[in-house]
Amino acid sequence: MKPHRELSIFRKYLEKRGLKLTSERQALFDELFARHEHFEADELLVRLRTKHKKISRATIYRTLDLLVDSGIVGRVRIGESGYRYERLRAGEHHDHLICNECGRVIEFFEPAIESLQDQVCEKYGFLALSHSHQLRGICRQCRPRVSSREAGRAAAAAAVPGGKLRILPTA
Amino acid sequence: MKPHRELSIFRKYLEKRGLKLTSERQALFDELFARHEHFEADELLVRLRTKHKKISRATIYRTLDLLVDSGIVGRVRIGESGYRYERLRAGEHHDHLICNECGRVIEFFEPAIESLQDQVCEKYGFLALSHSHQLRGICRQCRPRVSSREAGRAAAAAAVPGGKLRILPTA
DNA sequence: ATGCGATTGCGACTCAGTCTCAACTGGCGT
DNA sequence: ACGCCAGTTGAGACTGAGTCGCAATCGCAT
Repeated sequence: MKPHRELSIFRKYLEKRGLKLTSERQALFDELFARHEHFEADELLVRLRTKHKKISRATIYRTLDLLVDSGIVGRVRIGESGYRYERLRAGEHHDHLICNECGRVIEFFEPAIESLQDQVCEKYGFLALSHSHQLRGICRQCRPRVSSREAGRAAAAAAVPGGKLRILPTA
Repeated sequence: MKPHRELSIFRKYLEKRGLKLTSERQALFDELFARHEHFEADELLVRLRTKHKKISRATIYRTLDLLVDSGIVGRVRIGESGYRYERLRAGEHHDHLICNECGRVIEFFEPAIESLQDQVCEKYGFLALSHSHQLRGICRQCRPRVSSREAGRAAAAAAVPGGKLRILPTA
């Protein structure tokens, strides 16, 4: 495991405000950086519960808050319910393509869109602090399956009934 | 109150699937088209409770689902919790600028962004069914007040504890 | 090693939204 | 005009995600 630039950022962040790097925070951090790009709070909870030690749901959320606040992790509303989290590589930014069928999340970055956004803000005198941009639909892998199953609009209606959406295994 | 093109769309939608236009559905529809552009489920509940008749929360949500499904109303995740709904003028589409200070929601439409989105989808073989695009920050009216209060990053950190996202209107 | 503020787990709690089910009703068929 | 019955309703229980309060515990500067 390499030195983790992020870990030192986190350390610094904690130090700066007199917080402590507890074993729970460490464990969560490690788990998170072990591999997962996108994940949900309860996913982490389960993973840590089996692997490491008992850790409470509250602690997961509290720690995640710290990570978000320190800028290492991003909190996003994807899907029908709750938040999803994702690691943020410093300076990088991206938006999301989300498959209604398999839940896959594809990241994309389009500089031209970003700059158009800036123009929009300017036009309205709006100071943007953050943004989120998601397209929902059917990914390349699912398209054949879906289109053979039913025609366009039925699929659309079924996919986002407004209620149910499955929770997905983080790709 | 004019003929409401939307009402006939709704009627047709119900008819087509053997559903009924009950007095509750009517009342909700009327309330919604009386004036409100953006609203939350519980807002509607309260308004209908005082004004019209008793109507249950479940019915509000059920009816809203129908309206969303029929394409008349859009469901959006704005803010930290729950959904917001908005009337959709046929054929029109817009995205949102949301003020973290006053909650104001500004709609915008930028064709160039839309077409860039399409390009992104093509690139990934993604079939987009809907999208959401929101910028969060400080609106023109709030900017003077905020900037005099505190400097940039503190405001940013506090204002956007997480990303915000929305779902979409089916169609 | 000590002390004390930060942190933890627990479980109770909230809030938005969903579900169940018995009672009710819209509107077609006659 | 009427009856019928699938569709609809309200009430309240329920769920799931996330938050909170608190007593016990832990990190870490000294």
